[in-house]
Amino acid sequence: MKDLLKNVQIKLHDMTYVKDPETSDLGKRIVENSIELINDIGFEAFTFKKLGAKISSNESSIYRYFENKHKLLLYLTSWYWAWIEYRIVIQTFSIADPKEKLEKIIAIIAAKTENDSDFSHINENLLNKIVIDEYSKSFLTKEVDAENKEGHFVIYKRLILRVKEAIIAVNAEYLYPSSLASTLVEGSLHQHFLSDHFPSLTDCNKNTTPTQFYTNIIFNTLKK
Amino acid sequence: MKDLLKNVQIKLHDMTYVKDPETSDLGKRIVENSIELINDIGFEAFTFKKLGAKISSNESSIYRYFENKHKLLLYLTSWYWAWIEYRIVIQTFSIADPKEKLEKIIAIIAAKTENDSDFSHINENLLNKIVIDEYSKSFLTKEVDAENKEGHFVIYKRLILRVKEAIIAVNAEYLYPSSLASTLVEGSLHQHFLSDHFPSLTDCNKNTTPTQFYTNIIFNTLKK
Amino acid sequence: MKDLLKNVQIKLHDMTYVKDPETSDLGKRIVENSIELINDIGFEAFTFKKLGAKISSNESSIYRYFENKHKLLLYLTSWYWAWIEYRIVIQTFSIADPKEKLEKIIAIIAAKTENDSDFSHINENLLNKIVIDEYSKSFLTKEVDAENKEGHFVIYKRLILRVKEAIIAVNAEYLYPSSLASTLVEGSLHQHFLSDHFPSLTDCNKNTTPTQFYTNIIFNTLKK
Amino acid sequence: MKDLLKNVQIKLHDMTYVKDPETSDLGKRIVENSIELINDIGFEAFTFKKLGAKISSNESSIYRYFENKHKLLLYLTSWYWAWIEYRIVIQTFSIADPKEKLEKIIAIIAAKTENDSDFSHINENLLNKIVIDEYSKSFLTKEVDAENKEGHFVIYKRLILRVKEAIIAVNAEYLYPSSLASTLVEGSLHQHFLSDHFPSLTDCNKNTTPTQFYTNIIFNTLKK
DNA sequence: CATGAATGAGGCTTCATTCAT
DNA sequence: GATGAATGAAGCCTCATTCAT
Repeated sequence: MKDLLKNVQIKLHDMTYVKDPETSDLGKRIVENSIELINDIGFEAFTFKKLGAKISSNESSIYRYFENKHKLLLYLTSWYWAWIEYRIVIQTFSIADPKEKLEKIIAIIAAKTENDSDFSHINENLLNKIVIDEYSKSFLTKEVDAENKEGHFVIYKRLILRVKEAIIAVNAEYLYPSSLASTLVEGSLHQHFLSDHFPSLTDCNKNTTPTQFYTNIIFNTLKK
Repeated sequence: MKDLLKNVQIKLHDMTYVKDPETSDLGKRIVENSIELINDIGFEAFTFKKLGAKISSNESSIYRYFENKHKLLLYLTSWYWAWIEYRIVIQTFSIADPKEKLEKIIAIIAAKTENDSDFSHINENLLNKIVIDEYSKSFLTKEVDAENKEGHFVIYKRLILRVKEAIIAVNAEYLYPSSLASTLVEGSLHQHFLSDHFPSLTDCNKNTTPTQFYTNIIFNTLKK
Repeated sequence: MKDLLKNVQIKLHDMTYVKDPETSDLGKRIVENSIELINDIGFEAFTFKKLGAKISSNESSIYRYFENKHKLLLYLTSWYWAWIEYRIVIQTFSIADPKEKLEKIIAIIAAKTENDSDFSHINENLLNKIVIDEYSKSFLTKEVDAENKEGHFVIYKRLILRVKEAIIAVNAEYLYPSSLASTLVEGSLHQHFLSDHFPSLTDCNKNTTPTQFYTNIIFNTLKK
Repeated sequence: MKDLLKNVQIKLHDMTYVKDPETSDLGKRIVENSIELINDIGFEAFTFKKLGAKISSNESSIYRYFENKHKLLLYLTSWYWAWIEYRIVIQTFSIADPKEKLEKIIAIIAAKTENDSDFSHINENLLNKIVIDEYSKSFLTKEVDAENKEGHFVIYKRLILRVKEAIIAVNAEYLYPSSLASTLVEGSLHQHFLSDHFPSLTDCNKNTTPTQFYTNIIFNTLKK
């Protein structure tokens, strides 16, 4: 399983980092602690100076790894989506039935994340919180088209493409497979956010999960 | 119709501004030009100093109206949602059939905004773009719970509640009316964003609208 | 006694105010509330804007009465010293014995202030605290010589002169009557401050008063 | 003597600076020039921006050394008191007679400061003027108790404790040794200020020194 | 390679004040 | 006479970044 992990990491687009943080101890500490710090104080208040203080290193050292905090966010979120994709691949590999396969995919995407012991220095649970709270900010910028061209969103797009294909496998005549796929991925994050901060705007809570909601919506929609 | 407009404005929560921008010429210029400027340079790069320059006024004058740029964004987006709500109320008032009513609501929420001549100094089209590009940032902050308590999201929440009720009117047994309502509102913005920047992740384009996608999804889901 | 009070107020140097605050209701509210506000937040954080908010009036109205916050402080502290002087005059007028007279003067200057019902809108107790915490700032400025020339310290200087004369009346040969007088006045404030914030630097506390300390020091020094 | 100097500096409480100004050339220039600038324009008008201009450096560089101008004042005045304490220790070390020792201490504290060639980049004479004009402002703030807890006044308090002990050594039965000690230290500064700006309120001038005044007052008071 | 020092630019905010009503 | 609106200047501070070691 360790080997598969390596593959996931390798797929992170080279452009998001200056120097691969996986290649050094400092790099791993940067990644590990940035996840904690962004969770604690939010991405707006997060700075390389504060991260430097947290890892008792100078801010300038972090620039060796990431151009700026936005690229670091891109790295972290790409890691997250790569990890989701990796789990989808592993866990649906042997499922032949398209419906069952899509069900599994929905579950992986919409579920609350639990930690994965495979990746020691990444706290997936915290990372999931970051993705919920901050992912939108990674693309809601004036630079989104340029960054997209540079390939910073390839993993995310590939994931949605994969979901789209699973949708088509269930119902090839459905007219909006891409939109349904992107709705699932982005919408799941949003439902999680709402259940944390605006409970009156969602039905998701302790007893009802986003997985149930999206399973219901998607299979009703795909019903022939 | 002018009178109805006044009501809409009155509903903006007092807490979003220090001084009501509708009560003075400077205030209206601040609102009008902030919409243009945020569109041009994005919310991150937007500052009161730049806005001051644009309206040939000092940034300190803007502080008379809004505490900070975040509160201004809250004001603009609340205005937008109040305007959407107002149009829903007006345009569905006389519709008796629940299905037809929900259809109309979906259309208003998911459609690309066109300018409304009723509100002279607000460019609704540009404002819609801002909401697409920046609305998430208004709540994806560490202060969201405090601001929610202070009532900065009441209009948005009331709108979603209204959609939820329209959903229930169509199918009272449906299990996730709140989640479906919030999915429609937030998801529409997202589909618009995708069609502008990530066309491969959506089916919405010149020929297919978010309205069609959501009408399809929602009525399939609510089918008994 | 009311008449004597009027005299005290009249003696406040015209230069400290633009318009005499005693001549209007707003003026009295300015004085009354500035004492409270300076006590609450300190002179540095005190601004006319905040005072305006406190008395639900516009900051610009306050400028009708006082040029700036420094002049207001000068007014308040001058009022305090005039009030101290007034009490010395009243309470020592009929004392013939120089020693007894000086004792009384020391007691009035060094004692903790209690409220004086004669002056309705001035809280002498709070004003005393302001004098302890802020009086130094009224003269420790680059403008002290100019303001002194303009007469802003006449009352304070006259008070110390009066103390000096009482000292000379006890021992005409004493070499440093002015320094001893100014030591008493300034030093008393300092001992009060120390007992509030640096108890290890003073012997003044619940059981021992600055009055005792200065009575001891002064009469030992004046002993022939 | 150079070695003893080092000890003095070491005693400056770490909390007053972010980075020890003694450890770099820029740090020393900050200290040296801040003394000049505060003297020239006063502490109120003094800003890091102006200091930056004076040393042809950016204000942001100064923030590397001191959190804010208040902490810098605390540093400068602590340095002053540490230097006074150091001189007291050195100059009274070999004095056995308590009276003679106290006399020496009074002289060191009350005398007009002359430059000390031991500390090249500190102009003790100017620093003494700053202490006279600005020291009160370092503790007459709303933050005094918090800063006291953090240890920003330890040197000052230790100095007064030392004076107190010298007083007790002369007369162990005297009731107010702490108050007398703090009166000497604070009062000396005040008498210097008066002789500069309010000559009518002091007897100190070209012919009479604060040293004489305090020697007289203290030994009269301690006489058994 | 990692780090500490230094910096310029600019953000956000408030102040004290004037002007017009 | 009292007030509300508007403003310019400046304060304080932090960010992101480069340079030298």
